[in-house]
Parts: sequence; structure tokens; C-alpha cells
Amino acid sequence: MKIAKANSTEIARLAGVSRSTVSRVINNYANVPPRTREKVLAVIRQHNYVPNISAQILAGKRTRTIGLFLISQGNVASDALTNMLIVSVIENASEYGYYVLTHIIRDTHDTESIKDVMDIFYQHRIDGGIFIGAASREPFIEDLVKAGFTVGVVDQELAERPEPNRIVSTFNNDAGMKMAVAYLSGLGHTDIGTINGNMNRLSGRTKYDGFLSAMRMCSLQVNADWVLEGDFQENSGYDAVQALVGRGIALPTALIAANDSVAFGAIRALKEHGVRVPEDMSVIGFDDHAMSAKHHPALTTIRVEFADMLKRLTTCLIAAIEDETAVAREIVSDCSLVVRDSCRRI
Amino acid sequence: MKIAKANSTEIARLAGVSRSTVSRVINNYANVPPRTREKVLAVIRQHNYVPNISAQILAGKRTRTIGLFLISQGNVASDALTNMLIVSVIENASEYGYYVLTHIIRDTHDTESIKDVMDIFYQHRIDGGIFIGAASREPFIEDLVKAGFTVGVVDQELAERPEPNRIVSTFNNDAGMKMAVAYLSGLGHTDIGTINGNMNRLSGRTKYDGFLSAMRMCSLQVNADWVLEGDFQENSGYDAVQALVGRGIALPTALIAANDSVAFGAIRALKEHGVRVPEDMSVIGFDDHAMSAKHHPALTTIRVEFADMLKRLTTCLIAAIEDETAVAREIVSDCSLVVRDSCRRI
DNA sequence: ATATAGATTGACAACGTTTTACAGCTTTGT
DNA sequence: ACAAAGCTGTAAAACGTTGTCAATCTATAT
Repeated sequence: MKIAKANSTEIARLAGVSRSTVSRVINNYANVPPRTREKVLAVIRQHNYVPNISAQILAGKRTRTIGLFLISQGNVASDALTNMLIVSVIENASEYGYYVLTHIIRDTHDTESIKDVMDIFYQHRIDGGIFIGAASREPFIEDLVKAGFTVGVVDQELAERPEPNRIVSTFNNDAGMKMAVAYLSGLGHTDIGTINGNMNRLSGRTKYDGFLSAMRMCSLQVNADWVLEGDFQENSGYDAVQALVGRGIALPTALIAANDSVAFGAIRALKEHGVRVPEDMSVIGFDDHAMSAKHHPALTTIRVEFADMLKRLTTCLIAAIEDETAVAREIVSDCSLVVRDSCRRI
Repeated sequence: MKIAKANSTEIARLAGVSRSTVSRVINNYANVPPRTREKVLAVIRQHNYVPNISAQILAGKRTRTIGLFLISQGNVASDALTNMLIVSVIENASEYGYYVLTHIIRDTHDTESIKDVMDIFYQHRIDGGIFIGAASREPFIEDLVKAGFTVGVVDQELAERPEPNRIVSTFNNDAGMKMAVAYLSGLGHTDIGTINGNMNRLSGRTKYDGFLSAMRMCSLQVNADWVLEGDFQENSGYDAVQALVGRGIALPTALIAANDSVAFGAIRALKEHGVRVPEDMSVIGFDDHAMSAKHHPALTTIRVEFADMLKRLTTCLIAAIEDETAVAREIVSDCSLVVRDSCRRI
């Protein structure tokens, strides 16, 4: 069905002015007297007139749309954290009158997938984009930055040299791990193990590196038997602990999980083997997942302010889009230790 | 920074043809000879040329964008189910080369909020929209349908009269409730209670109505003491059970929760009072939340194929956008009973 | 009354594409 | 050799805005 829509010519005709004047009214320019403005506004209201966005963009206006790119690498589906990130971006963008076009990148190594992303920018569908799950040095992001597009990236480390149209938001995985180790060490633990996330992801690697350097800093030995593989999924925590217990070797007294889901899985497996948390084993998570406070035992964890982080990143991106000068290019969010019931003094 | 972008004039000049020919190549028209086509494509590739989408739309093409509208009514944040819905729409739309603009409607009774939504349509930012959490008879949706926009709505009941540009997707809450009651009744339960969702939401009301008629159908008495208030949130299940147990009255032998989160909360409260699930109390959830299989005890629940539902709705919407004739206007998804460990024969 | 500054308005060329109408050039059948 | 028919390619008119420039009013000061 063809949608009948008034255009500015029609409004101008009905209001007895020129299209220019209608445009001036729409864009709130100062040089139109109240009487004329009111007359035009009345006609606009009466006809439900809304300017055609494509025409506005074509004539040089912003799209007032930002892209939100989620790198899925397999598992994007039903995840409360991802939802929080998306909602956080959308709600914040909305505050500034911006819309969000969300796109999922299945595989950053696939030419087709990347072409899709580049096209969104080159088509001029969006004014800028936020990338979650990609490193800011990823080649295609470099390409976008070089081409002059404005991007924001949630990364694990800041860009080596800041560029005006690249905003990098990090949270300090490394510092978080140090908090976890220091806390456990303070409770008297020396036998500390860890369940890693995917090591082919930067966040997996930085967490593990953080763990290693934190252990060194606290003068604790890293026991290779207690460094378990995981993939940020709940089941991987379960499986890792099953395997560990199954080997019949000595257990650590504390475990640091790459995230809360992994910690849940680990605790589930521990329970099944009669290892009580926190009596027999202290467990620390990472992220402060929505369920962590409700979990039994309530999970001690390293809280990351994801929502706030994305909110700040969105705000910065929009600021950079609207005014290319004088805006923060680096956002560092701190982690904090949330002490609940899953750790115990030894 | 100004983005340097080739336009079709430039491509035409470099390829030694006219702009029209470039356009014909881009749009894959038949009447351009292979030699010319190749020549033009080469130049396009070489210069990373991508047609300006606004210009295309302005000249009468589709936006190839659909709106995804989430009605939040307060609680939209960190919810795995919502994420699944969003991802499902985006991934499916992507299959057809469509983009998704996600928008959150905070309050369907707020004029400003509704105006924002209408504007997105009237600006011609999107070709159609999907609404989650609104009834298809909601006035502003009626307005959109009347204005000729193509919309898809996840509703609890089909529209009274089908319209070519309105697609309604339902899942049978009512039938789901009947399955739950019938299952419990089959296990020998007669004392069945329920924890409702928000009664100001259609899904809350239809579930409760479904419960009532299912009880009638199974010739079971509804005990008003066992009809508990909830709001679809985990805590409301906890609170409802706390209140119930606190009253010191006889307990039902089974509870049907408005969704799995509420069931989790209810079970948590039951556990705290030493009421074992399923030994002392059977509990059935609704939705089949991602956590339900992992929950302890694994939750028996009425599974709703949300992802599949949204996928079908998206496909239908796009079909309706591209071809206004001969497309399904009604999508009914069935629920299914997933038997796990939270119910027991009495 | 006149000059002048300032306020208001309108005409028109962009913006980058699609699409229509048509002109020029080949074929093809006779 | 000629007309009809098919191919290619071109020119120009949309599409609906914005923004610049110049023209026209209006009020104020002289």
C-alpha cells in the first residue's frame, strides 16, 4: 500500500509560505517570526507532517543513527549480559535522539561478513558505530578509522595511538584479576586455581595474564594442574571441575572463574562431588551477572559496570559525531570486588 | 571528518559510461552487455563504491530496514529472553538483507513515547515494524495499520479481522496453561495453586484465564488462597511463596508459575522453608528459560518457541513488505510440555 | 519624507540515486 | 537494399529536503 504523506511543498502551499520557510521552522532557525512559525506549525500538526529522513540526510544532515555491532563468534543467543549491553546503548542513544541499528557479525575473518559491515558505513546508513567483542586493532576497524568513520570499541586495552575518530572503552580485566587474587590471598589462600575463558579472545587472554601477574605479585605459585580450560559458558565451568576432580589430584582451596556463568557451572560440579562452597572451596566469579546475587551461595565476584560503560561509550561516540573536537577518546571503567558468600577465610 | 566517497557520476566517468548505465549495473538489470557490466563492476570494486542509501530510498527504493519495538513498561534490562528475541529478529532479517532498528517504548500511554514511534515510520526510516509486548489492538498500532504501514505484533490473541498489512503472531498461553493443569491433574494433584504475572498485561491475564478454565475443564476447585500475585520477576515468586507460607494455612500440592523466573523464586522460598521440590511440592514454570534445564531441580515447564516464533514473524513481515499479496497474516505457535524434575506423582 | 539597517521571505542549486522516454546503432528477415 | 525489431546508451525529470543568496519588506533615525 502506498503511504500518503504530505511533503514540505504541500505544507508550504497550505501555510501560504515557501518550502524554505517550512524548512526553517522545522529546523528551529531563529529568523522566522512567531506568527509565521505558528501558522506553519499548525499546518504541520494538522497533517501529521514529518520530514522525510532520507531527503534530510541527502541534503547533508546526520542520519542520527548509530550502528551497534556484536561479534558473535558462535554464541550470541540467549544471554542476559548481551541484552544489557544492547539496551544500554539503545536507551542512551535515545536520550540524544539517536537510533540504533544492531548488526551481528558472525565471523570477523569472513570477507562477506566484513563487507556487510563496511557497506553499512559506506551506504551512509549510520553516523558511527560501536563494536562489542572486537579488538580496536582488528584490520577492518582500522580500515573504518582510516576511512574517517567514527567508531567506538569495547576493548581490553587502549589503542596505541589515539585517533580523533576512534574511541576505545576498556575495563581493567587485569586489575580485576589482581583484586580477586589479592582478596583470596588476604583470606589466607595460597592454593589458587583458575578457570579460563576462550584463549582466542582477548578478554580470555588478558584475564589469564592478569591472573599470572597477580599471583606473582602476591608471591604465590601457579600450579599448572589448577589452570583449567573454559570458554565463558556455564557448562565449561562444570566440565572443567568434573575433569579436575576426576583426576584425583589435590584440589586448590580457591578457584577464580573467567566469568560468573563459569563459576556457576563450577559450583554445580563441586556440589555434585560433595565439595562445599565456601566451606571446602572458595569461588570467585567475574562480571557480577544478574543471577550472582541470587545464586546459592551468593557469588563473590569482580563487578564490571557494563551498562555504565556502554552508556559512557555511547555518549562519547555521539559527542564525537556531533563535534569532532575536544572529546574523550579513552574510557577506562574500573572493576570492583563484590564480597558475597562464596569465599571463606582459610 | 568528511568521508571521501565516490558517487555514481564519478564511477560513470571512470568507466566511460553514463550514470544510468552504472545504475543499471548496480540494480542488475538485464539490458546491459557483459562487457560493459564487467567494466563498470571493475571500477566499482576498485573504488569501494557503495550506493548512497538515502539517495536510493529517496528515488523510491525500500529502506531494507525494519523496526523492532520493545515495550518495556519498566523492566527491560538484563533479560536473556529479550535478548533471544532481539537476536532472532536481527539474524533472520539479516538473511533477507534487511537491517533492524531497535527502539524501546518506555510507556505506551505517554504521548511523547508514542510520537517517537510514529515518527520513525513517518520519517520513512523503516519499511515495517515488529512490536513485542503490545497488543495488536493498541490504539497507536491501529493508527499505524490504518495509515498503511506494515506491522507485525506478538500478541496473545489474533486480530478480530485480518488486515493485509498487519501480521499477528500468537502463542497459545491458554493451551499452555491447560497442558500444565492437565499434567498435574494426571499426576494426581487436585490442590493446585498459581502465581500470576502482571494482570495489567495481556499475557498475565490470558495465563490466569487459561488457568481458571483449565481447572474447570479438569473439574478441579480453584482455591482463592492459592492464587498468588506476581509480576513475572523472580523476586515476585519468592515473595508470593513467603507470604503464602507465612499465613500458616494449608499449602497446595502443586504450583504453576506465570514464567520460569517466578518459578525459580518460588522454589527458592520453598527451599528456605524446608518444603522440598518436587517431594513436597510440584512446580511448573512457563517459557522454558535458558536456565531451566540447569536449575536444581531441573524445571518442568511449558516451552514456548520464542526464537522460532520471532523468526517466522520476521519472515512474514519482510514477505509482506516485498509483496503485499498472498502472505500469512496469522502465525500461531504451539506450546509444549517439557517434563523435567520439578513435579511428582502424588 | 528619506535613508538605512535589519528582519523576513523566496528562488534555486545542490544532495545521489532511479526511471522514463527516446535516440542511435545493430541485427534480421524479406 | 530496406523496413522492422531489438540492443545500447543518453538525457532529463523525479524523489524531498537544506542552505545560500538575493530580494523584498518594515521599522527606526534623521
